[in-house]
Amino acid sequence: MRISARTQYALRAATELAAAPPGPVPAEKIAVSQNIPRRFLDNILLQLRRAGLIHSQRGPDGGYWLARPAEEITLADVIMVVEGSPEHSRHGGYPGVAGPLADVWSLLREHEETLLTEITLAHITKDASRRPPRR
Amino acid sequence: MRISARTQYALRAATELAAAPPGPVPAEKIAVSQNIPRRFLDNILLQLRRAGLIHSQRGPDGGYWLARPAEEITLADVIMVVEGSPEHSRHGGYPGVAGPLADVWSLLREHEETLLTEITLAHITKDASRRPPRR
DNA sequence: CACCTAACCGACTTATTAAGTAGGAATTAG
DNA sequence: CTAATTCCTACTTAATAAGTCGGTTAGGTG
Repeated sequence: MRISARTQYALRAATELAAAPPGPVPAEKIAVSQNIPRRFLDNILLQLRRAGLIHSQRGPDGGYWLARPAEEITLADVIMVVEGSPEHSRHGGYPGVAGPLADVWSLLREHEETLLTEITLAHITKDASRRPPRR
Repeated sequence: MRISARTQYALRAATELAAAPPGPVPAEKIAVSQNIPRRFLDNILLQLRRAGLIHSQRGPDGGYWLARPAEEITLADVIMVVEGSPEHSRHGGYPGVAGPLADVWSLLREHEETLLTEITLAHITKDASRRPPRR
């Protein structure tokens, strides 16, 4: 299970926003506290904003903040933005005896999706070691 | 959840061996029936052999066969060989509030490992839509 | 208005990994 | 000997990830 740096950065940045007191948080601050390359982060935040996940404000005392309460933003929400559409990878329909392998990928993908859709940014800032609701 | 072509090829090849009647199966046959680039497959089979997962025989009527019964080779066995050691990816210990994110990756990795360790080649050749034992 | 801060933007470069190829050498059956 | 088939290293190419650059635009403050 591979998770790109970009995805991790996005999640960490979002978490940072979720944990911050109300009001704009400048990218610079996030970059420093999460140790993320500044320019790269700009890039990512821009993408999150375009997707409507966060809002922004320019100028002095500007920055970013979550568009919705942290309880209503799931990890999957963030991931889908930065990784793009699932793009239905082609492990559907292997030849002959290998056919059933595809079912295994489905199972895995399904579980992953379920989990990431259940966990919100609020869960993370609170404490992710505590499991998410109803499993 | 990304699965490399190499990994998929390895699994499909192994499945092919599991499904074949006893005796050596030439690489060429696997390449054709699973539609895998021949040279690349050679490469992969070599790796599986070196890891002791399959045996081989050269010369006419040579080929490959499983080193152990299909019931005793899990998907994880095959995957670990071709993907190399897990290499403990560095999503351990994020700064500050993002720390708990690591727990999520752990959960996912754990589940994935569990599932892949439960499913054997025999399950695949039999029918993977039927779930593996005790979940 | 001047000036500073910080977001905005597309294109570009570099590093890493994946995917596949090449060219043979070594074995073994017949 | 010959043909089949594995064995082996190294190489090339394609794709993706990661990060950089050079600015532009908007907003607040004195």
